[in-house]
Amino acid sequence: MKVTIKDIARLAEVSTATVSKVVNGKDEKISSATRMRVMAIIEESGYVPNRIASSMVTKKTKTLGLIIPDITNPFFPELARGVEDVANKEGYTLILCNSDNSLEKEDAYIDMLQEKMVDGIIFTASSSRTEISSALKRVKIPVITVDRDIDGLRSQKKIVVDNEEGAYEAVSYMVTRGYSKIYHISGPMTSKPAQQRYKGYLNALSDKGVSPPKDHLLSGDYSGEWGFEGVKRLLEKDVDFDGIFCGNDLIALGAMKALHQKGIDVPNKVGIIGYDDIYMAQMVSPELTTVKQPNYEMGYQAGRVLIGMIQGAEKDIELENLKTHLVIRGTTR
Amino acid sequence: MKVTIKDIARLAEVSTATVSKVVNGKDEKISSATRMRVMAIIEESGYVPNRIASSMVTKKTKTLGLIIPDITNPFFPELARGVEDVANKEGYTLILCNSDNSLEKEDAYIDMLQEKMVDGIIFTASSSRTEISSALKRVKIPVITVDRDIDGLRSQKKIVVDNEEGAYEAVSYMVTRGYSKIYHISGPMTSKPAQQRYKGYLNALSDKGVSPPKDHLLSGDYSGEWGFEGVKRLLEKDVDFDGIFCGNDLIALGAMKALHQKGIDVPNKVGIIGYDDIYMAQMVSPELTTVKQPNYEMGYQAGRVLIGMIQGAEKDIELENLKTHLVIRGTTR
DNA sequence: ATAATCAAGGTAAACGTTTAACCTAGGCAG
DNA sequence: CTGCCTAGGTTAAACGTTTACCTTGATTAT
Repeated sequence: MKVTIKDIARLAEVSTATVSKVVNGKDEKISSATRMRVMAIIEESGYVPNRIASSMVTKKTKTLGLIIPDITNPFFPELARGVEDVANKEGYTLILCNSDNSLEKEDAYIDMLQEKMVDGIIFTASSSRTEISSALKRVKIPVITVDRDIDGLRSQKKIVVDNEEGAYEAVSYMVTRGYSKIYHISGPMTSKPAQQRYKGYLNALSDKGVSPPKDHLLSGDYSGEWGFEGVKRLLEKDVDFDGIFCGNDLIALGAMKALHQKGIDVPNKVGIIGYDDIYMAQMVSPELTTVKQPNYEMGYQAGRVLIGMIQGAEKDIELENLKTHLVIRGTTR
Repeated sequence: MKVTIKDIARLAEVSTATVSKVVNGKDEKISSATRMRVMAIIEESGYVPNRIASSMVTKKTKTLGLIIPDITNPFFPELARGVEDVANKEGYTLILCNSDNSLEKEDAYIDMLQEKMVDGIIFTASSSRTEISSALKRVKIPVITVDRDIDGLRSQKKIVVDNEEGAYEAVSYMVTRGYSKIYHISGPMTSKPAQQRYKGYLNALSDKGVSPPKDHLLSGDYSGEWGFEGVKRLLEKDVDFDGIFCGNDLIALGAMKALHQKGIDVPNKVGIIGYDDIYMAQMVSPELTTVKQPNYEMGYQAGRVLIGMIQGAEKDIELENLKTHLVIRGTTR
């Protein structure tokens, strides 16, 4: 049998109100004798407060929802970790949801999270989401979008980094290092970050006075397999190239593998730059030059701001501006 | 203002009981006219049932807890994904907890999950946990331990794979391929899997009639950095070796990197075998030969069995036996 | 001596559901 | 006409807390 606050109250010969106050530290008006007695009884009875019942009355669950496409994609564990860390620090708990880039799953999760009364949601929209759904419209709790924002969602804040700038910096650097026939193997062009990175790529090239090669854009998904495949296509068509700017690190790693298999020297024959700076970027050889996205930081900030919205209401917590930066390693000469 | 079941009842001119039955599909005794009317009103009012309130009375939250050391370690995202997939399929939701291999955090999470009334917990104990804590003793809900079991925890079931066998197979294979001076760069020896893998390593060697080199065991943590460092130590001491059996893939990848930097040919000069078969194992070149742990499957099964315990109670769902198997790729000749 | 204040704690409503038990009107068999 | 059954509901208690508002006896100020 579960022991409840009533049992404690009975055993300690006080009211449930008193026990509640002791448990929650609102014990200014409780004599220390009483407090000690209550605490002792709680201890020996193994009482565990039922937060569900508290939530009923306080209308706070101290729970956050995190919706991401797939925790298995190396971009997300760090993000998730960042969120979980603030959450935990602030006494919140995190519900993890993998949407698989499916709009239906996303919507189902959004409804589910609301039913479970989470206090707020952190949301990385699937790359296929172009507009706001009815589930999204039903949302009455704070939402933070991370990495990819959604047009027309009110009561949202966004955490984004400047994708265009990151790409610009990377591609500019490649050019200054003497690469000139630079292709872009990107993620799905339906996603905003992919569009922005592409734009940065184009601008860098044009500012440096080099024209992008014909058919320079190969668009696929954010996977290692796609990077491998992309390079294979280039090779099969006998394209003359000396640089690849990749949509993310996974793509870059796949590309490196394809190049390595053909015995093509990276970075001397072909330079590669990735995007994200996942853990594995340093574990390969040569180490991957990449645009560092502050993933952990993004998660952490998202969590911090969200909790701020939940609690402080009006204070309008400012988000520190998150910067991307180029990490120069071994895949560029 | 939130719309509640009472509002719906009032608008539809029925009792809350009726609405409840419609919402939960227990509507055998509801005329279809009434049902339609209720459903229409639910639809247009945007009513979202409050699962917290339901949980109060049903005493089920349809929520599972997952405690792992660190989602950032590539071993865990797949595991987590497996759990989340069954959970979702069965209408459960998943709370993610990162323990950082800290016993205190583990205990705190266990208490927290119980307070939030999760229906069950999936638990990968930190490598430093040697015995059952008082928090663990307080647990009254089903627990499944994954990968690392805990002695003396009742009401637990375990999902483990045979680490000894996996290691045995890997090392045997190395010997048959002509490697004979095989070192073992392992994870922390306090963890059971590390001990078991070491045992498998030793047995394989002895069964094949080759004696393990002096100081063959380098024990550290499960990180790429440690693999890198381990090989560096070997190299600095001028040890004569031609094979490394690594405690996991991260270690193996770190080791490969160190070898590559010194220009040592893998697999011809030195063979490497990892453990886990993380996604990255195929993304490096040469691709990593490794012992595949069915991570996703482990998570999936853990979830399945846990949900079975929660629901079916006595049926005693049998866990399919999970096998490890050697994936031969490019880091062995 | 009286009023005002204070410390310490009690009372009871409320949170939004579910569900066992009960009710009612109409139909039908005997 | 009586009794019983059934379809289609309704009633109200219960789940375990929190919290605004009381109460009480003692102390202090005037």
